[in-house]
Amino acid sequence: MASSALPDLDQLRPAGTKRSGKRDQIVNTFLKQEGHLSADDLVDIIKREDQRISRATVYRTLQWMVTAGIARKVDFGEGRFRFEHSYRHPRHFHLICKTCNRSFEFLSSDIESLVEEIAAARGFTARQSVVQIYGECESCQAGRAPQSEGAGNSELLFARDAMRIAIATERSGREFYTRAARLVKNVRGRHVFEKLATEEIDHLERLEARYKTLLERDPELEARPTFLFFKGAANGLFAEGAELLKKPGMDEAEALRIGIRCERNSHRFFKRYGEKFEDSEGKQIFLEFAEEEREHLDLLIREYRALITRTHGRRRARTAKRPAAKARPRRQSA
Amino acid sequence: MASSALPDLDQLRPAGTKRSGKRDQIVNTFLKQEGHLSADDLVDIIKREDQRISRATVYRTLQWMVTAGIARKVDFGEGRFRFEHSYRHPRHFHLICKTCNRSFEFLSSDIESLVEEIAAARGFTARQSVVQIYGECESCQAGRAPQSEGAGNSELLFARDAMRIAIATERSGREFYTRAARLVKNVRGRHVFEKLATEEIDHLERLEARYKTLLERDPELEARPTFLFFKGAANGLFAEGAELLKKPGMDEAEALRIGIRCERNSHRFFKRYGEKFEDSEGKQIFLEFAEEEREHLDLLIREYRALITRTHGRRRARTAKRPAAKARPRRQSA
DNA sequence: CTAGGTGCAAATAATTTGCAGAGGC
DNA sequence: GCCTCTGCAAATTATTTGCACCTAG
Repeated sequence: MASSALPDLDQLRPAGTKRSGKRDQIVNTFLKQEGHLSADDLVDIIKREDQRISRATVYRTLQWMVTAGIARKVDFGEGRFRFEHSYRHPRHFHLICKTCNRSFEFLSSDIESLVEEIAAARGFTARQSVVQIYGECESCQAGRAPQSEGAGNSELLFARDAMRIAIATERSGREFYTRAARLVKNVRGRHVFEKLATEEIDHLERLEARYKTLLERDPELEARPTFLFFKGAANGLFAEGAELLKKPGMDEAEALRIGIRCERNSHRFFKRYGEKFEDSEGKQIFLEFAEEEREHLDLLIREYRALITRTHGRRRARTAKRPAAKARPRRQSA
Repeated sequence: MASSALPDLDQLRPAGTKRSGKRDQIVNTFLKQEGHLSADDLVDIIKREDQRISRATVYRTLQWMVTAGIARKVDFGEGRFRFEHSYRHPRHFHLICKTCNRSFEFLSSDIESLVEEIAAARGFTARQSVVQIYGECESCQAGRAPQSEGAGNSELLFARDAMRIAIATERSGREFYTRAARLVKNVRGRHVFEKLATEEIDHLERLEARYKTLLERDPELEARPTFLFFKGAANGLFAEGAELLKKPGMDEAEALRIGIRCERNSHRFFKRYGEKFEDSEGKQIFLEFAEEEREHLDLLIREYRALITRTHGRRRARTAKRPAAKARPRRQSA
């Protein structure tokens, strides 16, 4: 399993802290490990390499790594802490097997949004959230020996899943705009949709190329289990919109409204996950796309406004069949 | 704030364990407290009552309570455990304020289902899950003094919210069946829907009566913040179905299919939350309703089958416009 | 030369345990 | 009388700290 490239310690080193061979050694040894080590695990490993490094130093270095952003302290309720890489490792949640004591990582965009909503509903400012599922893993249930894979390299898995969702989204975006262009009669509107379709196709190509290079980094990458769960996006964020376009009685205004909703979601997706990437190339692609999707969004909104003024003077387009595009996720009130 | 009635210790006492005044005292004192106590908090409180009870006994009793099912050990990542009532307290998640160190409880059916899906997708048998949102609570942000309410009595809040969702569900069920009855031309079909409408109305009355008695137990109950978050059910589990009935071209078969889907969800809702109630009365009502919804479900399925045989011999009804009623939540595959 | 960094041993903090005596059934 | 409960003190476990010494910048 390809392990992440080592970070440049000089760059990460917090201000006012000095280089030290011992510390470097501890950090590098830590980064070479996989999974979630307890302080003691690390001490054992270090002691094997160099008898003369003391327990206290390992503890101090672990603390240093946390403040340097190289490691994260995680608590699996064992009465002691464990540490995981955070360099090139997005924040994630855990499945914890009580039988073999291994832990598996995942991310769920759906859970994250629910958490945000709940915090907001309670007037709470969430700074961090922990989701842990305790139980028994697949291989323990089958009585099999724990497969090598403990925590794996979630940087790659994250990139893979984010990329897949992005590809599905661009694919459905292409579908949506192509269909919308076919639907719209007036020239101006058609051109707008055609232009957007072209851009989505361009995005798509870049994403697919990038996905391919990703696969080269791990031959089994495609086969590994899902890391990033994101229900809505399995078929792409525009899938629902493209479906809606098939409805009878669809007109340009409605298509624009749907497009606006989809672009808004898509922009959010690229932005949110772009920020999670610690890989600079993936991050850059995502954030770039986020920006472009925002431009699409602005374009659609401008077009929508223009359309309304054009066809109905200052009045609302048709009888608003669906809530205006601004609709945000409803909060429970019952 | 009304504190739960004390449990009957004799009943809960694990086999082969003896009565002891000290233990009873510790248990009772623990149950009189609110919120999440650390072992040390409890020792302090106990010591104030009786100097001669030792720390070890408190620890031992705490352990005893956990195995007896009276208390739950929770870990807020402070490097020590806290304990909360579990008697008449459904399992829940936590919002934890890092400023005032208070914690607030909530439950999210939506998160629970996502967690189940994710565990299933990874072949993991989930036994328990922990969701903790760390951040700053409303009053700390406002710089106000922490309001009295720390953890509150979530038994009542849970009952209130479950009851509200159930009421909304029955209300939307009444709407759905009334509308369906109006829609269907043939006598047999109409009678089925009318019968179901009547039963939902009956449920509704019982739930509303029960809700009223609940409110008497705490004058401010209605004003307290949401405890149980459950997006889909804000308007009742049949709301979407009732809406669908308005669509043109709706026929009996389609109405039955929608009804089947809604009843299935409703059955699940009553069953799942019925099981979470530790209050025997609420539990009974919910489980009873779960059973009745299951009967409705069976009735609808029988009717659907009969309808198909009646109209098309052994062939499928119409061109299946939506996935057959059996559709379960889709799992991400992208 | 001076602010970190390091080792060692001692301190802390939460929790558990061994053991002898007390008490419920 | 037996088996559990209890107190006390000592042990354990994870982690931190004080202090004297060492080393990079």
